[in-house]
Amino acid sequence: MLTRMSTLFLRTLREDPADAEVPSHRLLVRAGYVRRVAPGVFSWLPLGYRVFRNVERVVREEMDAAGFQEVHFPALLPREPYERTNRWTEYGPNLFRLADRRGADYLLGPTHEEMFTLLVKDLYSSYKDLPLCLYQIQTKYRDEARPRAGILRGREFVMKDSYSFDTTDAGLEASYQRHRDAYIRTFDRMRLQYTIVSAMSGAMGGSASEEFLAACDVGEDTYVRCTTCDYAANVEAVASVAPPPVPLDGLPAAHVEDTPDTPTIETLVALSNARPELARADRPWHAGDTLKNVVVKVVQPDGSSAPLVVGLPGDREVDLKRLEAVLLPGEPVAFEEADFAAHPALVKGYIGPGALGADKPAGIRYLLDPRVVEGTRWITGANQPGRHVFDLVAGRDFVGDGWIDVAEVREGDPCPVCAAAGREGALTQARGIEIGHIFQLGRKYAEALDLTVLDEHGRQVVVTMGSYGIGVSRAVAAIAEQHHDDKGLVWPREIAPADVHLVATGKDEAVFEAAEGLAAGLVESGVRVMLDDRRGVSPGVKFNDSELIGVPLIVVVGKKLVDGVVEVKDRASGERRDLAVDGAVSGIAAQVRALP
RNA sequence: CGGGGCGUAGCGCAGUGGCUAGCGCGCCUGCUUUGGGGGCAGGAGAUCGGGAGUUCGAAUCUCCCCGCCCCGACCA
Repeated sequence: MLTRMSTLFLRTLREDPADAEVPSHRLLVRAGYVRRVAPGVFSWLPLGYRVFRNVERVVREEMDAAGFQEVHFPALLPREPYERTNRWTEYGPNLFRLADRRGADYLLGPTHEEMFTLLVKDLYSSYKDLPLCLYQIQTKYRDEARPRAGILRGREFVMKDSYSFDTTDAGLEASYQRHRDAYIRTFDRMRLQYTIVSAMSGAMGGSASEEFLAACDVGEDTYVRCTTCDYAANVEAVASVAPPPVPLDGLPAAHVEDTPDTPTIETLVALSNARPELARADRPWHAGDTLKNVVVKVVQPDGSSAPLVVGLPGDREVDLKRLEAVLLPGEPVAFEEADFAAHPALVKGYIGPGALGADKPAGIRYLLDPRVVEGTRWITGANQPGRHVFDLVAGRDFVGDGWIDVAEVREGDPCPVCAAAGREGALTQARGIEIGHIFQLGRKYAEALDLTVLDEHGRQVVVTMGSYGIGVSRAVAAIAEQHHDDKGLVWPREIAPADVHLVATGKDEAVFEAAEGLAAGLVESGVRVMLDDRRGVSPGVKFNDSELIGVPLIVVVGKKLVDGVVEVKDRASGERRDLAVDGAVSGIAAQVRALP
């Protein structure tokens, strides 16, 4: 394959585009790979489309190698299947909707679970047909409230989505594992550095869902890793470690105190330490000694709502994402003045365990952070304005209706796996881009769409499913994020738009003839060549373009040609060497094959 | 949806009441230069986001609208 820069549809930009913030967006636009069309909607130019198809090819090859079968659904879908799963409604404003000339409703597919499930239901009805894994590489549409970071989060994007169909839990586990292995091979070939994190808390069952997060500071996901073991999880899925319970004997009795002018945790702690009769003997009070009771209103899909109070140490905030994940399908909304008026038992700013719990007159559900174990003593609200209760002991003076693990996760928090094993391991936080997600859907979905097969005893059994996704267009951006320097992109070979960027410099006709000859020889031996055969373009421009575009090997045919040599530079390492023109083809071809 | 910022040539920007709207890059023509975005000369390219208003006069002031970017909310 030979690409001539003299005719290539390309215009590199000398300056950064004003609307691009993150490196991948900036460089992909500057190097002439993509152009923005609308918010979150991009066109792929020749170089960019080549890179895109390389990523797509790697995905397809690994899916095929794993034995999965490719299908292709339309992006334009009728309303009916999505009505059957209630997603026409549930998807809300994120769904691109349209109507045909008769007024019939259509949508642009945001994901295709319905279509896959119904297709299998349509054609298969025996356990003998399973297991089955189908996949497609499809353009997806989601009307994101805020697309961002170029092609990292678009409204139109390309995704590989697969679905597995099994009759047994063990079968699902095996299908899941096959996908996991295929994903590892896929992302390794793309030279992405990533972490596989648990996307569900341990309580909900271990490996049922994992995300592949490419390490990247501008990524949208926050995850934790243990410094001593291999535990890794999305922050939404981290299980907090409860401290050991404290014996109740000898703990001071609870006492209610006037605490005027203490609207915040800080002022409350300051007052508690300032007044001698309230101070602790062993150490000063900390914010973490206060029990903060956060009230939210939980709205259920049927429209009903009820207050929920979460009790947690005062030095931590409730992590909204974690809370939402736990409350699904309910949705937490802010508790407003009108809500307080409707629940007089809740004294704003002074809510305490004394008024809380399903068994109390007010009947308000009260859930506790795992750190509020038996024997811990707290300063907390006394359910009267201007008063707090001190030395209120969990398990002695109050209990919750249960536990809820929704406090923010912090750098340095203990690792749950290490804690369970009696080791000391701490969590560190990092940001990542979600490039893949594997998920054991189970039977819930098949039940909703009535996907059953007959088993060997002739009984109807509900199929169990897995769903698996790779963001193909997003992977292009993720690779760009991880493979660039201050001069431009630095593609891994398999992803790069060419293997060799052959630059002819100067105005000596012999240089161009030699470059043409070299290019022809390389193409002959199977090397993909991009030849900068532009006349009258200064060497500086050509060098800068070659570095910006990021092809892994740069070969310069120029002033050294009179000595019979050309220069070969590794884009990633910057290493360069001179090579005799005679035999340069085989030398370069060998170096190309040795590239990562 | 809340907060912030920005809309002037293909791109990056200057111009805050004055007559013909400017600079750099890019583009076209000619000459020159050829190992790090070179030089000289000439040229094309703009409904100054849109509308309404104030004024002798509006890119500039006022009002309304639209769009884009960033942060947050949201995100199978």
